[in-house]
Amino acid sequence: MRGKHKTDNNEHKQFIDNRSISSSKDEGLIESKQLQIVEGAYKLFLTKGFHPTSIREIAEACNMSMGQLYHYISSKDDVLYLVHKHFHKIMYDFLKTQKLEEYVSPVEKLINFIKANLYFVNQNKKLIQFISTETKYLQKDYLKDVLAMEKESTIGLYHQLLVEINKEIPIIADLEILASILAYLVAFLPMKGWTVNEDSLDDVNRCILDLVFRGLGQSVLQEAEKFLI
Amino acid sequence: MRGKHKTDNNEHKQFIDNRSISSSKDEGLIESKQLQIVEGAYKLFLTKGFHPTSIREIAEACNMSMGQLYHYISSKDDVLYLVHKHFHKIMYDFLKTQKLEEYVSPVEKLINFIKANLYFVNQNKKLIQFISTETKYLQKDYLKDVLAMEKESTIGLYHQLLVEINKEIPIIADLEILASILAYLVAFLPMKGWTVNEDSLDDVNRCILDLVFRGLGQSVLQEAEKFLI
Amino acid sequence: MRGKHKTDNNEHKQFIDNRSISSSKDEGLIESKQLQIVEGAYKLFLTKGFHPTSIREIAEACNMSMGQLYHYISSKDDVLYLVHKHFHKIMYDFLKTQKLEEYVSPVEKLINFIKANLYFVNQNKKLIQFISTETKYLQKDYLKDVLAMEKESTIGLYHQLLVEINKEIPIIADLEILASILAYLVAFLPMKGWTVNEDSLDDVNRCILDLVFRGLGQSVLQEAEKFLI
Amino acid sequence: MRGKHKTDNNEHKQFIDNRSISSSKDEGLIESKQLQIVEGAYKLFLTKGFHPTSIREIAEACNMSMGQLYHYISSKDDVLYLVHKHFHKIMYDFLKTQKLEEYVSPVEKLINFIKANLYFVNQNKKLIQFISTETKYLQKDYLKDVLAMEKESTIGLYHQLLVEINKEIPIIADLEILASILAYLVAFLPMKGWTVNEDSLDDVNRCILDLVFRGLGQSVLQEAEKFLI
DNA sequence: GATGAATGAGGCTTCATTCAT
DNA sequence: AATGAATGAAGCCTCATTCAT
Repeated sequence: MRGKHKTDNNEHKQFIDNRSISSSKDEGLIESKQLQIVEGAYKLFLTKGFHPTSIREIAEACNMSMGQLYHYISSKDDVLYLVHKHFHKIMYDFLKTQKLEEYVSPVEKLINFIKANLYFVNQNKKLIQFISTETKYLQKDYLKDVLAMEKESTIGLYHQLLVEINKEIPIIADLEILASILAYLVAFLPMKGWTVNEDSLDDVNRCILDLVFRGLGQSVLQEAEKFLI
Repeated sequence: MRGKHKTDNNEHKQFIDNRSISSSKDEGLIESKQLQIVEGAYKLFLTKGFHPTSIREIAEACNMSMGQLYHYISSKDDVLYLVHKHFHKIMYDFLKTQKLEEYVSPVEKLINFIKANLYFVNQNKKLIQFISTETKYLQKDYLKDVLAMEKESTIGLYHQLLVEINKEIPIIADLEILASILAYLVAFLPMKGWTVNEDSLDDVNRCILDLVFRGLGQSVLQEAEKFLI
Repeated sequence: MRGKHKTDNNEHKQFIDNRSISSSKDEGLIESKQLQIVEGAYKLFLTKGFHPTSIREIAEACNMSMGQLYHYISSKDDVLYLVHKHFHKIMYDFLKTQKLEEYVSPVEKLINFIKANLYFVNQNKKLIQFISTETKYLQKDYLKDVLAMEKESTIGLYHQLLVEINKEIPIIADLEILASILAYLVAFLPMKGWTVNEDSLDDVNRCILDLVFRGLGQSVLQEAEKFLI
Repeated sequence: MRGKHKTDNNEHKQFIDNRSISSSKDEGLIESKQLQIVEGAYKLFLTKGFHPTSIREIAEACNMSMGQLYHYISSKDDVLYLVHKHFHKIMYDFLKTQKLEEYVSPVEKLINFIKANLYFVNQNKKLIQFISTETKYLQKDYLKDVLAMEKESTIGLYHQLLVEINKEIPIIADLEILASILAYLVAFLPMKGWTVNEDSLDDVNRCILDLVFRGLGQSVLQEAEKFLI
């Protein structure tokens, strides 16, 4: 009834169009208001979680009236989607700007990429935890969309790097699966960190890096040892 | 406000006492009724998640009246706790009965332990996913309790095995952290499974095993290669 | 989800079961509470109409909390249905008790039946008007149910009487259609009453009676003239 | 509160002036825009009813912005009024153009008039039903206006014809009441048609015609029988 | 004159929990 | 000990209408 989830047939748009969520017509306004919503909502989500956060609280947090809020979303589920989308964007943007071109060795690139990812993940523990735990509450269409987004961004970057390494040093593994696993592994601390001493953040990161680079095989490790401090 | 969270001062009891949750006095009855609750509730939780499941649905699912239900729990949160406790128990029980004594080599023990764990995890995808994503909604005291339980059971088993290996082949890593990471890694598929082809379950498991055993270092790998098919 | 509209397969129950509307288990209680709801709601409906009456007003009018109200209905639509059902019951009960057995001539029976119906209709103008104008807002299943009810009660009684007459004096018309038309005609005043002077109620009734009995044909009229004052 | 209900004191204008509804000054524009509104709105009303149709839907359906819409009406109620007015106009226009002058006998005129009315009514079932059921939601002043309109148009035409007949063949009845009843009777099918087999439209019409012409008395019937097929 | 974003009260419904029976 | 009816606050969402641009 409320035209959401209409996936755009326009082949240049691969993801769900924000305009299908909002009843507004001004696309620029939609974008800016939805950002305002995300910024208001995600802080609440991080502390309380999705379900315990009420739509009224969200409206307050982003300084909107209920009516205005619903002008730019069509249901509470949309907020969850918008937060996911935003998260994947900022994480992707962060990882993308890591100037990996500076490094010649693809292994060195991967090392620094993982380090960057670990850094980001530890700077955004709560957000990572939120995303990991509430993704399942996305509606079907949104879920598909978000998973596709993830695969094309973060996981995609891992995959590229693995492919690059594989050209020089063969990695005996399915690179797509490996990319997914690496992206998952890196989120260990926000997800399970509580079982680990808070102080040992560096130890954990080291442990993950070691596991990964040893795990990629003897030849990769030899190369990697040059760069692992 | 309500009588929950009374941590038992009895130093021999390390976990929260069920009797502090129930207003009943017959401990056997409490146990059996709470099991009934868990069995009714967890199926709902797996499909709908914790918050979207209502206490009334739970009562129906476990064939209890509201009154009876509240006789054995003191709030909905208790159900979440009971399900967690139950999960850790069955997972621990499963892993415990893996007859690892049969194997002489500690590395072989670990291999088979991880395989068993992967098997369990894949047999209980939804449950694993539920536990991983809703743990954060446990109340503080319950959370502490559950994390302690986890550390003493699954993670504990990993730790023991690593210690055993370490006696023979030194592992350069904090074994506690490593144990946590391994336990986390094994849950990859249920958590991220959707991004991976259903058929490639074996590929994924293989990938994880390889990553781990290469990751434990050259010496462990050499030993492991004898047993990895 | 909320099991309403489950038409009972039990062949003795032809109409929608009240228990499918309520989440209560005590059938006697359901009946009495639903009556309480109908009595609270219908007065509001008569003055304000269905949509302008809020569910909160209904709860107040029948001295129930919101929660209690929804224990005995599952949506506002149910109230509309209950009011319809109640209306058809009381109208049927009234018409049924008209002791038409006293009259020998079937034509006289019809005369007195119509008179009774006109009387009832004029005593319950607002109610008749409400029912006639809001029936269309019944949900599909409820609509079917209510129309069936009507056909079996009021219209059914008209039909029986026409059949009885027809045995003695042939009526050249489809008796089912005629029965429907008569039932409709009788509601003229509540429906259009506003266009007609209040005082002329008797004139209108006379006019309708005349129209009908002349309308049934010369032979019926001759018989009828004996009884029409 | 808002500028509606200003009844015009100008004694030559008997109906509510459209300009009192609109804030525009160009009367031609008002007329054309209000027609646009009526045409957009009435389709929605026919399917959903008055209250369930939102003013936003109306704006969309008639391709107007909210602002423009409210330029030509001053509240949602106005739309209901405009639709009523429009309905009475088109029905009156249709009936007026029935070239009854062709017939010499006033009884034949009435026969053909009723047939035309039945035809119109069956062509516009949903509209008739809508008007009949939602008139009660007109605001007081509008209601008075609409009822006066009806009396002067459709009912008026019936009345004229009855008077004409009455000159030749006395009808023993209050002709005003009779006119109202006839106009009401003719709407039987849209209002109660659902209780009657869909196919039997012709039977129903026949039944109504018979009822009416027999109902007007023996002498009228004799005359009528010449023309009733 | 025209737009459509903004308002915020109020719509219907559900909920965890209690307590009279 | 057991029942399930009762509570009423709070849930999400929509609405007719206004007014800054």
